[in-house]
Amino acid sequence: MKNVFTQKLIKWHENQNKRIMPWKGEKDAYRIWISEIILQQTRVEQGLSYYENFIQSFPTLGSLALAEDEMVFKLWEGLGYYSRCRNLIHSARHIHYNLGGKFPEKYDDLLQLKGIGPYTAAAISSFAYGLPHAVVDGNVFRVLSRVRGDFTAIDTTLGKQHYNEIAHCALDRRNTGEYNQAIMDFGATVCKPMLPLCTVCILNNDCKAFAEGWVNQLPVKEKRIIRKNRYLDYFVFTSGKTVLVKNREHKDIWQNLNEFYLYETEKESAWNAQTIQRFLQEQLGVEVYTVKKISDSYAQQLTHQNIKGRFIVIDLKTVPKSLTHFKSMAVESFAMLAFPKFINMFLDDYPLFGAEKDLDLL
DNA sequence: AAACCGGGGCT
DNA sequence: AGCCCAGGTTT
Repeated sequence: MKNVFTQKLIKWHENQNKRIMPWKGEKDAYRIWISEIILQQTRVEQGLSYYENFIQSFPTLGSLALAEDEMVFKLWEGLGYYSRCRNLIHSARHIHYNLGGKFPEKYDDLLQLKGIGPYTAAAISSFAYGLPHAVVDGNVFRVLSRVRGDFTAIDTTLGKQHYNEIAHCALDRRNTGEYNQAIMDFGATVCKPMLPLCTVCILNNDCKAFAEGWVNQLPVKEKRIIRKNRYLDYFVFTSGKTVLVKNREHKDIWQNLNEFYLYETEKESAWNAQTIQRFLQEQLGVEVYTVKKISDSYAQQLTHQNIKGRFIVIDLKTVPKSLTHFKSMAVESFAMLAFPKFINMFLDDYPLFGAEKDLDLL
């Protein structure tokens, strides 16, 4: 007989949990994998449409393994944490070409795949194969720390190990997938971070934090985030109906997404006809050009960075040698590329190729 | 162990 | 403005 905590969670899941999600009860490891990667550090409501689009475009592991990188990134566009997408492509191809297309089943084998850590390995092995591994995500940390009145920090190596052991003890080994579903749904809908529903909680008589009034202090985190300011100005070089675009290959935010010519500075730049001319001549060797647009300042807040900058649209007669490493993208193919939100904010305001749309309106 | 990696929603 | 989200990788 399992403890009261586990019993009540399972019962709650059967009788009261009304959360419906397309991957619930799914047994196809590939689909579970896609859903779990999409949901890493991502709310269910935000990831839902991405999951639907992804499964529709790539119904099987093989179809994903054979897809072009850019198409996969386009489907991931706007979801953030783009290394997830890179790793997804890498692991799909690895399974397809090196593992005979057969998805690994054991926890340790799943852990070997890029992009799969302890949480995702536990999720796949329990949901798809019923193996006895407890998921420990943000929900589980919160539920366990509150019920136990446990002030062990959740963002330290020791703390993670601590809650992992507790989660494993609480696991219903006969029903691992359902138990894992139950505790995460419970954390997401009842034992919520901000305004938890303690008065109607089935565990409020078993909850140490509720009894002691500690609920809003738990779970404990030690680290806090520090944001740094970055000033990114983009020169959007056009030439007729083409745009100069390149892929962000270096290790930084938005790796593998596309961008224009980037000019990053320590402080906010003041651009005018004169500073633009000097920059284009001295840095890029551009003599003949037309300034089409100097945009307003755009801002975006990331978890660890504050981004700010402008977009300067320049039409060129010819492409100088300094820009030959850029791809000249035609109108038709431009929409196939994935851009960071910061750039899409500008493109939404100032469609570079909006002429077609304007014609439709006439 | 600490730093890094997005974007969105809630309070 | 601060916190959190079905975390993981790199340094």
